[in-house]
Amino acid sequence: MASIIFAGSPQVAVPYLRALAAEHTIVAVITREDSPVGRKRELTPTAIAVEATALGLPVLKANSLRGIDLPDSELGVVVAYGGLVPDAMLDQPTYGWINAHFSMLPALRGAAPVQRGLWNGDEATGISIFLLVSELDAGPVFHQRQLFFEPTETASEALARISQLTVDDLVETVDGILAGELVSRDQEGLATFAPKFTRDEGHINWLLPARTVYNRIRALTTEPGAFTMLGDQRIGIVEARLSYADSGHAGVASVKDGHVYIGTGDGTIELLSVKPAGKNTMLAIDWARGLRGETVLG
RNA sequence: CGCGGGGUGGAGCAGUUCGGUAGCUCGCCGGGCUCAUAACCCGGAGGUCGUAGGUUCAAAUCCUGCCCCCGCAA
Repeated sequence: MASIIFAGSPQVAVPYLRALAAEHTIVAVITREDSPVGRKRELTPTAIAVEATALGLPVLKANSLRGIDLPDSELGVVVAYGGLVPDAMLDQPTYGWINAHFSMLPALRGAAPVQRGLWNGDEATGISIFLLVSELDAGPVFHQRQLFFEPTETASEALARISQLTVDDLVETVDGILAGELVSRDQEGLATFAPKFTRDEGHINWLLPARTVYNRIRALTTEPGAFTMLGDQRIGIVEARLSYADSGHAGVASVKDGHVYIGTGDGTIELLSVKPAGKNTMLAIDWARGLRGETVLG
């Protein structure tokens, strides 16, 4: 039983909070402020805010910790909070702050390591639990474990799976640190970076090899989503997969035996479901039924 | 009042500019062909064209209000 401050925001952080709360005293849960979501701009609390409230934990909603008064604690734990811990607060908890990051640091430092790993076509990512220092994701590492990607999983699926899979990694690391048994080691090797995707990076280039296109679609799913253009209409790619079927030229859609194929620079992608602008998500084959003439995507 | 697309038989669309009671690709039901089929042929059911009202001899098509869905931007 130790006093812990937990900082996190999205769904992926929830399993960790739940596990830590079961064994320790969470003296404060810090999460981002409610933010407007969707066209209706409804103020929506973060997944962590919802969970913390359900657990009866004290919640502190803040987009920046600067100037915030935090209770005394033995350890600070950050999982996808969405904000930096100011230098002045780094040594406020007795053992400092640790962060669970989904990559084998120093590779893929930044906000979107899983997404960038898939985008790059990496076979594996991992989890690194390290001590927060002033430089982003650069602190000494307490615990690291490699995790392989499933060959067809999307970024959203990988995030959910990895977070479930590594709850014990965090709990045990926390226990090790509190017991004074764990020693951290400086990061070694060349650092690479994994910034969040921009909207525009979701625009699929059909001239690339099918394998690359597929990796990128997976990386972009569900957020911010892959898309292509049909004339001036934006077509969201909800689900797709690699195909061994033959198809036409890059970017040309064709229908064969109830399947919708799109040619790429090398190979074929099968579209499973799409979301045309202004429409609801639909099966690709339904979408294709309404098409007239040759369909060239760009 | 941030910009924009859309609501037509079970699905996806066309038709709306120049009003004259509905079409395409599928699905479904029945029959046929076939060793067989998701293939092919024949036949059939199924639509208050989001909703309320207006204009008109006549409205899915024109006018007005309202509801719902969605994309972009934040």
